[in-house]
Amino acid sequence: MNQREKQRLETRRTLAEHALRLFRDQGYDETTVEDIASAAGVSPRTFFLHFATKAAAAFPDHDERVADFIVRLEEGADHSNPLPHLCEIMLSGLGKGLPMRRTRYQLLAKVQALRDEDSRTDRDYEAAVVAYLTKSWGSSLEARVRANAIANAVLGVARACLIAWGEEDIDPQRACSEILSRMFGGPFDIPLQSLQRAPRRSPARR
Amino acid sequence: MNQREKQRLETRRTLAEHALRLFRDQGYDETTVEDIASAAGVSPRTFFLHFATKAAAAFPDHDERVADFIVRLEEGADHSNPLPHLCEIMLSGLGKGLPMRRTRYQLLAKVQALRDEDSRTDRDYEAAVVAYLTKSWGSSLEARVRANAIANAVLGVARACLIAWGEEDIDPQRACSEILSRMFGGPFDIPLQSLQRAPRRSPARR
DNA sequence: AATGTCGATGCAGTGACTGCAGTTAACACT
DNA sequence: AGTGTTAACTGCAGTCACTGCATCGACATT
Repeated sequence: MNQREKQRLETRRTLAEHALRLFRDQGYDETTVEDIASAAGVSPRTFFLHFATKAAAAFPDHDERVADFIVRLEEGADHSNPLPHLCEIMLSGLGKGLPMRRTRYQLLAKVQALRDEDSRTDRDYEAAVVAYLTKSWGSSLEARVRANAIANAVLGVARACLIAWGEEDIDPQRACSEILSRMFGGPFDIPLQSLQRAPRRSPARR
Repeated sequence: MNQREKQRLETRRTLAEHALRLFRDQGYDETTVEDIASAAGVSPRTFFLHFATKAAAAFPDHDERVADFIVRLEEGADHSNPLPHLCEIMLSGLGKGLPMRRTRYQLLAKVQALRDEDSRTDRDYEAAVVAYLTKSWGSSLEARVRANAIANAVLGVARACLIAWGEEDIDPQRACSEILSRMFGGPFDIPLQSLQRAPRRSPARR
């Protein structure tokens, strides 16, 4: 890796780090781009060299995550029955979580501008899911509409579970798995099960 | 109704009308708030007296629609098995369409800022659906997470169908109905059916 | 008629974001 | 080593969405 490239990535990382910290500590609206830039020791103009919007700094790893998602989708694909694999990949994606990610989803519940950014990123996942599903179902009008609808539903469930994870002490993977299997598997009249995390190591906050 | 109230509603209506027209004809980004205001014959400052954001002018009837949705949800509610009624009300809502609404969804597919606004309005529907579902399921942690996830899924499907309706010649109600019944009814391996509108009166464009 | 209310307005200001021009330091090539 | 090129960064001026504040004037209330 280049010296230049390394420097660039470092600047980007630093910006994202300070952005998330400031959003969390003093609020999104109360944080200006100038605050973030000066905290990271660069000019405000430089911020926009790395992120298209102020909100985008809260999702710095978006592109990698989507690329990873696409690869994993294609790997074990079963195009005669694509939904189980889709759900599985979706769920395994939820698990990959640094503590930073939780902060993100906590903010997401509060800040509309971040939800906007999230819906922007969701479009990339949506496109990936639609591409995956149309490989199985063809690209007729019906198949495309259906694929789009399913993609929206699955991503909607995942988002809901992640935001809930930001606010409550649940296991997002387990919650999402339960809902998805009910939606695409069985009827909805089976009794509610616990969504609590299985092993509780540290005492719950709040 | 007051003279004042009448005037106020008239100004609001005019603003929304010109806003949508300008967004459609010359593009969202190419339309400034000043353009809209002067087209409606009022001051730019007045625009923000009626709409919180530039994008909100594209959804002027949002509050009424949500209120109507809530009322209809409560009317024939079956709290022992809430999902069929929810789907039914959702679907009947899709039908209520002036031609203006189609323009809106055509724009929605193109303009991110309008999708942002839409996701903002969706939160109100989401809250309504969650309130409805927790009446049946209780407000335990599990029930709330599940209700949120289901709400996101259902709204996601509806949105996908409406956007598809903006771009293609389909019947959004029929498409949405098919997906929802598959999601909450049966398995997904039954053959694709046509989503085309049943009666075609006017010749299709494009 | 006097008084209160509220929609509309003008003005000054903030902050996100852009286009452009310029600097500097790493890089590539010879 | 010397030289031209590239790209990260910077400063500046400008646009536009949006806000707070003070005011004006038509309408409503008594």
